Amino acid sequence: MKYYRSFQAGQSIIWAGDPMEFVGSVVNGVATLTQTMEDGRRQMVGLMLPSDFVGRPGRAAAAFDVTAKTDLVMCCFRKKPFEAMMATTPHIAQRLLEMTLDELDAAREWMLLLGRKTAREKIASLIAIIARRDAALHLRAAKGGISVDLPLTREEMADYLGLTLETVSRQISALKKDGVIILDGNRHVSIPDLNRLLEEAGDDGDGGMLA
Amino acid sequence: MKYYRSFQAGQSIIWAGDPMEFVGSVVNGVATLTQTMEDGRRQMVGLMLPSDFVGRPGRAAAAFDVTAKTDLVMCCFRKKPFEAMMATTPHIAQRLLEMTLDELDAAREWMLLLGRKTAREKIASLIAIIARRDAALHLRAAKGGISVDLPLTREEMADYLGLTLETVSRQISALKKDGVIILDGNRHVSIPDLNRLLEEAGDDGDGGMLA
DNA sequence: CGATTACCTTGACCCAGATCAACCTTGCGA
DNA sequence: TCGCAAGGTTGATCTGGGTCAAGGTAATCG
Repeated sequence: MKYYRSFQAGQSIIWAGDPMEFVGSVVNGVATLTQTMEDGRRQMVGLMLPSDFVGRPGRAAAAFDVTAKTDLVMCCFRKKPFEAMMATTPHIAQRLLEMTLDELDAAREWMLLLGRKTAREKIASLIAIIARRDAALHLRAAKGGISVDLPLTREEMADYLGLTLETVSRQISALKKDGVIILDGNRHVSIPDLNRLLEEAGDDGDGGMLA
Repeated sequence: MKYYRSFQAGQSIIWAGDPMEFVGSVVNGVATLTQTMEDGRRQMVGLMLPSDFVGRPGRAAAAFDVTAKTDLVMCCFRKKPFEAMMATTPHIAQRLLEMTLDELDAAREWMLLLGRKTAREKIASLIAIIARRDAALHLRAAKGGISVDLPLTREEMADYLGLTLETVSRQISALKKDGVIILDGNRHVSIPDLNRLLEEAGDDGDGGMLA
């Protein structure tokens, strides 16, 4: 019934428009959903971390490009049998609905970020989002200084945030200079004061920011 | 079981954080979901037209402000009984899942618009989105010139698109000057050539753009 | 009918972030 | 161990859209 698939970092999982033959959830690693315009402008529209569901029951073709950003393991179901199972097992549809509603809320937070936040706020928000997802996954309590591994390059962060990679780099440097974050290499970030970071992110208190 | 509620144009339906006591779908009129930052920056995150579902089964408090933008009629269910019905009637959860997945796709198109499109493309996209939704509703075939009533003020369009109202006004004037649209009053738009408009919108061909 | 109010347009100027360009750092494979 | 490629930083300059400001238009109400 279910089976596992592995992908290498950088490998495309499916292209927009391709027929989808499976659905599944991320077990390990990071995948992204992106849209591309004909002239090459790109926007990330989904960041899939372990436990996220990928695919769209009831649709024949993929709407977005899906790419593994790290080595990735997915737990997959062939789409047809999965749809049949959904029809006969109400619990599955209900669970999937719950997950989809959470994802929709997250997308709406993301829309606020894209439409109204400054570059600095966008970077702070992204780090906060990854930190929160990370914490939820590892159940590691947020005591003292939190530390996070960024699963994305500067360019991928730019695609997430609707910025250019140069602006991402500059704003990360600025947050570091101001002591909001501490860098250890390019990918590893420590957060001495989470409230300070959330303030920089422009989130009132905390908000939803579920994914 | 179900009952109808009416709201006047401009009336708030629910504020973010308030307890939700009902869910329902729009029968007539237009409602919006918006998010507001403490300093007043606002981003629309949902535009609800007739047939759209409003509310979140399985969540106690509203995540966003919901406002009637025109006189509005909704078909409502008290939330608790609706949730019970969902648990016992699989078909409902499945239908709601389908609608939520469509909304998520639409949100992802919207993210591309917010993150990567120019002001002119944003305006053209918005007009195209409303025209498509309109056409789907009225089943009026898109022959020759299409015409659309904008249910939003310039300011509300700005909140939709992540722009200021001045930029919205300027870009509408520019599209008019270039013959892409024809204005009849402030709210009524004729589209002489839909393909031209879609080109201006930066949509490759047509895309999803479901809501 | 004139006045108020809500909405819209247009102009002048400014600035956050894009663009263009040079260079640095790190890791890997021959 | 050298060379190259991928990723990252930083500087200089430009520009699309924001901001500030001044009217214009049209519906509504004494």
